[in-house]
Amino acid sequence: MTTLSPGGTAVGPRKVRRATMNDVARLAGVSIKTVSRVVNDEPGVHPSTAERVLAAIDQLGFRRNLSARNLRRGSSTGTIGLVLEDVGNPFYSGVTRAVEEIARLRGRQVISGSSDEDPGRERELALEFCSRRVDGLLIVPAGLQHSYLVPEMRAGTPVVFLDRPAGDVVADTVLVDNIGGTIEAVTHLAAHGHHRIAFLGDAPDIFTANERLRGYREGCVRAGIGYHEELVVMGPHDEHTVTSALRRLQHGREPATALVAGNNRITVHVLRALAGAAERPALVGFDDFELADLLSPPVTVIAHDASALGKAATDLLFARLDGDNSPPRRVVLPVRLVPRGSGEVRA
Amino acid sequence: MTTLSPGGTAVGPRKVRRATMNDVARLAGVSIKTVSRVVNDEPGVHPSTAERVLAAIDQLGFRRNLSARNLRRGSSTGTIGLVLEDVGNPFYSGVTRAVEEIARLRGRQVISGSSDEDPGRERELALEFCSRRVDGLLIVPAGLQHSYLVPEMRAGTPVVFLDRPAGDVVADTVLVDNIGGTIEAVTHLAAHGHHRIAFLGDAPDIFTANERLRGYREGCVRAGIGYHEELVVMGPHDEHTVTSALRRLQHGREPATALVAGNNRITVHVLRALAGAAERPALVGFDDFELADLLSPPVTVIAHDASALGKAATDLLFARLDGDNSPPRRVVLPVRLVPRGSGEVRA
DNA sequence: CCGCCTGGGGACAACGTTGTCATAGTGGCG
DNA sequence: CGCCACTATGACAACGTTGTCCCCAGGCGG
Repeated sequence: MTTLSPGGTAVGPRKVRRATMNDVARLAGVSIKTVSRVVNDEPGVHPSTAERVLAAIDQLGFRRNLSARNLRRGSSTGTIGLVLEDVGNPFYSGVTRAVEEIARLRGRQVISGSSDEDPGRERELALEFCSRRVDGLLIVPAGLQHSYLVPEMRAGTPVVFLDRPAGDVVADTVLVDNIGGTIEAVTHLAAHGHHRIAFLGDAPDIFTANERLRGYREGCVRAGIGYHEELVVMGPHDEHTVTSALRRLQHGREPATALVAGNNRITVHVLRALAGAAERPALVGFDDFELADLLSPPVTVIAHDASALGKAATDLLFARLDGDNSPPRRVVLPVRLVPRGSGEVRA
Repeated sequence: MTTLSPGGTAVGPRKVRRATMNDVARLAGVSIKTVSRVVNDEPGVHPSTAERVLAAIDQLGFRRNLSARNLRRGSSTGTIGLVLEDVGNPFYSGVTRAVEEIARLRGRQVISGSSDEDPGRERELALEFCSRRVDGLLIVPAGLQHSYLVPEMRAGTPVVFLDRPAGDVVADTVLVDNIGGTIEAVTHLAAHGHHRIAFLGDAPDIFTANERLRGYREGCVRAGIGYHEELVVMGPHDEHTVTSALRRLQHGREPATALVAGNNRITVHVLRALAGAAERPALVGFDDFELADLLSPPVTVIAHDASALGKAATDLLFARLDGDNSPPRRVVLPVRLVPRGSGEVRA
């Protein structure tokens, strides 16, 4: 790491008090209310007066204090709170982007935070956002207890849950079709002749992981290949656990010839574990990911759209802000199987 | 998309005025100041009084209004503004994550927005954040004009530029070693016998694109293979432009046998264009990306660390908030060549 | 018994803005 | 010339909180 001293227009170290409307008013020789009128484009200000005011604003570098404004107006703070699992995860950053996009169209800023799957952290973030009087809250729930939000919701802050439902509160929720997706994955593999299909899922206390497990089971039953517990490996996964799970699944008495991976992270771990392996089981991953089509073989996935998820949730939120009082809705977004090769291997 | 009506504990539609300290005080039979003392853990409140107050807070679902608090206190709003190019881009979401991490340790929330490489949008976002009186600003500059920030900086809002320097303001800046990285890429390819090495870069008005071009040029000169303008293709790129550029480069009189891609997006476009091609030029990409090691051949890259970038910038920002008055610094983070296969093809 | 100190608590102003209402000037019209 | 309508502007309170200062009761030493 190198440190250089740059050249150019420097900003003096002298720290100046920030100008207020009062300062502007004094400089322009008008009352503070007139400044307010100019700043807010209210009518009834003589053009020449407005010009003087604008000049003063420019000279002082005045910028109106939104804290004060929000306090006085009491209504909207122009912010949306977004609590997700991890902004660094491409899936959630896609969601974030979509949320930001729509918020922008509606003149709102997004404040976001990562819960890291920790219910306490989620709560802390959500309540912090409420203290900031966000206009609405979008939450990817980490736990199952959300009654702490009831006072906020009663006070008029709309809340939409994303990707997973809340535990003990009824509110708008946007999900993807986890069960349908995994059923389709299993059906697809079975149609290619596999009857020993394994499932690697995330920790079963995570809603989506559990749903996908249910879909897997249902898929097995429908395909007539039966549900075999020894083919399921749940739990928080890292590269190591996935590798050893795979070894076990592939080398038992009746080895698995196909695999369903429960989310994008697990899929990547599987790919890494299988890299260079002589015999590769057929694979379908839940969640699409970039470059899946460029791997060899290309990875077949159950795809769903992060930005669609973000958009649906944000639309729902703004509908509430626009006064929609209808009962809470649960929206389930479709998924689709994208066959690319890795899932079309014949048993 | 399916819509269902869920079951569970519903929150009545009755919208209640949000409780204030005044309401709490009335209910607890104390003065508002005492409530304030309890909420802020100030000493001098009898335990039994505090208990009554806490009960009232709980009953009313009171949550203190941070707008009012910030207004009154005048000091910190507990927020950091982050302006980047696109939260949806994995590189920037890595940066965001690192920023959030450190901000959290220092008790700050992050407000972020995407400029989409539009200077006007960047300015709008940054000034909006200033109106919200963020404690500091982290900016991935979109343009070259940042004098609009001078009043804010004078007023004491520290600003750190990320990934690219500001145009006309001297401020803390964190960059990566773009020039050194591309020099290394070219050197690496030349060492494997290539002397027709092409460069596909982003639009040349983007600082990093221009720097990397300079590095490429310097690398060519140092390697003794000379700089040939016809081997350089700059400009905003999509899959189509990359494909046709590649066709031209590979089928001229003296075809390029190796390629440097100017950023992660371009690298992906190149990979897609080359997918299934009979003869593949050697390739080194700037920016690392997930799964680069699992492609065939694995992609050699100039790697640098998004989270290190975010961390360095945020550390710098907090140093300023802690009172560091030293002259603005420019930090250049190292990059490293990660050989994986695609760049080690012999000419 | 008096003065002083201390712990607990309250009154009030102020932060920077905006909503409400009042007021001074101006020009038109009967 | 007086009245009205209208335009341009200002005075003032209020938003919800916290900092400053003040007060009261009770305990304790002299």
